[in-house]
Amino acid sequence: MAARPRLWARASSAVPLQDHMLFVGTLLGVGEAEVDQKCLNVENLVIGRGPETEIVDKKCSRHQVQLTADCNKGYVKVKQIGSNPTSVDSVDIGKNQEVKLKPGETLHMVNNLYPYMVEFLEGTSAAFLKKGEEKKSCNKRPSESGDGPKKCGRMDTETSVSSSKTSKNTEPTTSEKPNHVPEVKNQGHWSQGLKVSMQDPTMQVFKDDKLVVIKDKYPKARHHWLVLPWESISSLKALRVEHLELLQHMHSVGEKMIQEHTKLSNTKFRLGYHAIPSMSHVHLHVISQDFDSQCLKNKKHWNSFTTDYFLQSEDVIEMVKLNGRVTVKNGVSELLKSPLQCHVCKQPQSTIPQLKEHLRKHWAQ
DNA sequence: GTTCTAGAAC
DNA sequence: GTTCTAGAAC
Repeated sequence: MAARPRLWARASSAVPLQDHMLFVGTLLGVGEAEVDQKCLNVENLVIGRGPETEIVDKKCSRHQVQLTADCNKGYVKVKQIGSNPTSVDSVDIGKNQEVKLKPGETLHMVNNLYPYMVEFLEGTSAAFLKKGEEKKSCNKRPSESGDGPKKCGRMDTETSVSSSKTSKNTEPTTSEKPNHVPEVKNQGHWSQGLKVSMQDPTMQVFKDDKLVVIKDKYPKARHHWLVLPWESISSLKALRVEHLELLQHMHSVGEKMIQEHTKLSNTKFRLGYHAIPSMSHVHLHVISQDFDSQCLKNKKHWNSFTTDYFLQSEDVIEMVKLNGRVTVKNGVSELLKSPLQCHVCKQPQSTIPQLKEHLRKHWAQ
């Protein structure tokens, strides 16, 4: 094991690196000759049952998954090679199929066992796969006893950094931190920014034991809030029936925000989710329909809030009720390229500046 | 997600 | 010439 800690230490001395981490990306400034071939294959790392993972379960193939890190895009492509199911956020990949594993999502190597998460190191081209904890009986939802947010035995950053059973080479860790969910440090990639913002008291405009509301850092309208659950839910894909109550609560808190901030006005709002959000961690947009904002700059911004790319909160809740999960239509990303059109009068607009000028007409009404 | 900028569109 | 978009880089 000696070679790996030495390598990791050079990757970033700021992060307490330890056993049970597998390197997946390309490292700047470290010669490949120094690299332990068992844990690193720059482009295609194939792992499964074996010493790297310490998995001995025969259900897991020696070549269970093939991993390819894309550090710029912030995900690791996971291809299931073995016959038994590998899953990402409880969705089976399928033999010879490939899915993206993003930070915050959990990869189960086989049969919903042997969890891993990916972490990127900022400023490097390095991605690490970190071993998680097996599922505990701990409920996913925070305690109902009303004594505030609690961390349960899930694999979030704090857990993964501080709780390795066999950790021997770690520097003093930060395990004595407040009992908050989820603790976020060294998330690295920009797509993890919401997890940092939601923890920042200066960003929070409301919170209770289930969720927090923050102002969007780059609001696309006069009023634009994000409602985020404390529970680490990476995306819509991970939503299940057990989240229904939470989704409804998020919706009603969103409505409360609207009431409280627009008491005397008849400002229109919509509450909903982006079909394929750029940022990790489920977040409900609560946005006024004036779209009067300098941060609204391009077609993608516009279409993400005014086409069916924007999934209404009620529809998402209904979908989870009926189907037990949220499905997003194939090709929904194409909607972001739709021709510009006023969301009020449907009049086509040729450019963003023209659209923004046109929108002024509707403000007075 | 944003920023930057080359080059398309005007 | 300027405006605007879209894709790469972060």
